[in-house]
Amino acid sequence: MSTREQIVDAANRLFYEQGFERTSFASIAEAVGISRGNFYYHFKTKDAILDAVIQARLESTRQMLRAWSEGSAGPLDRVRRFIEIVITNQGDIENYGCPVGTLTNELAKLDHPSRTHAVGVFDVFRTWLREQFEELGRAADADDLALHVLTFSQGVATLSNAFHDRAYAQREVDRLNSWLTQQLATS
Amino acid sequence: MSTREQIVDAANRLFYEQGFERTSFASIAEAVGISRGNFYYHFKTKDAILDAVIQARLESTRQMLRAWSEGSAGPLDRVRRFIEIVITNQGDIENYGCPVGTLTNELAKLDHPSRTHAVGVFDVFRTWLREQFEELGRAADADDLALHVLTFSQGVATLSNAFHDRAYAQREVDRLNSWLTQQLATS
DNA sequence: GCGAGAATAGGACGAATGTCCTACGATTTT
DNA sequence: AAAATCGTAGGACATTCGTCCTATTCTCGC
Repeated sequence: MSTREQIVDAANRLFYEQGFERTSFASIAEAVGISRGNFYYHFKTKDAILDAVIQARLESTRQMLRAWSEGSAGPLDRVRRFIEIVITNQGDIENYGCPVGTLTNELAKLDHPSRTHAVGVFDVFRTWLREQFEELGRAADADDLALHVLTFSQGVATLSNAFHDRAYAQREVDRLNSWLTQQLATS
Repeated sequence: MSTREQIVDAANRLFYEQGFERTSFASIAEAVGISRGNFYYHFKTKDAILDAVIQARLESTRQMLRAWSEGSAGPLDRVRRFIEIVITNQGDIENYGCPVGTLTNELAKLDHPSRTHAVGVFDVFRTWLREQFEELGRAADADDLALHVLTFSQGVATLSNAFHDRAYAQREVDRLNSWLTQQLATS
């Protein structure tokens, strides 16, 4: 892995675990094991490394969802797999929240120009979910359903982070899965 | 209003709008119109002002909910009023997110000792909602229902902050209100 | 083997941070 | 009126921040 990739990886993790504002050039360089001067050679400003991290998240998210879409599962199972993320990543979510929601909110508070860039990750999930619902014959309200699933995931992530209550998260997953079954049965 | 109250007020607003980490002693003092030396006289450390802000939020939240409970509306209308908060405060939420969820998450990322203190505001809402559902005859799953309403509000707040889509927020409010009606009809 | 450019190291810079100290004016107490 | 406490001001402090510069090492085409 190239130095630049290592930097983006370390920054990605630190931005998630500590927040963008809190994470310094020095701490990223230390995590990678390089000097600040070397860091500066690859990224001139903190905003540049932020944009690189967002770009990496966009690409890894697209890749993950593409792999899901190319698997053998149908669209319903794909949506359920997305819903299950709050369980799959429960440990990180309890400690740091959702990587997408927490970054976009931090950038909103900072009034940072890259906020819209970060929201793009939400758009990737939203579009992918919408496509699944379209495949399920819900073209008319596919976007509405997609946003509802996203709403669920953000709410569960925030409260899991606050309460560290795994039984709660599982109940909410079960509830949304029931809702999903009911939605697709009565349509 | 005393200087101390003015400081807590200004810090409360700045922590919400800019985040705790980003907000400096100097910016709070400037917002109040006092010197840093005077600020230090009232609060020795940044953690002290944070705890004072959390305490103020706890008290104002308790006071608001007490006023709601003492009003003429029944428990169902009270819950609907809570649900409506994401519309009532839509402007601030679009700009800064939910004050409770965003602060608790920031403190989680900072691994800050006052995190549990901040989570207390969630507990106040949770307890109040649980009491409403108990009054509605749902003692068995009152806490589960309360957490579901909180999940909704956090999810809508996060996505409203990301997308600035008022029609979406209204659709989610309508959806949860329908869910609420159905819940209480079939019980 | 050499020279050019890429990569890395390490430190310097001003600005901002949280914290702390001392001094002055206001207010209250004796 | 004198004295003591409270409130406020303004600056000093070490540290850390993002940024930038220069010098050295590495790599690779010629």
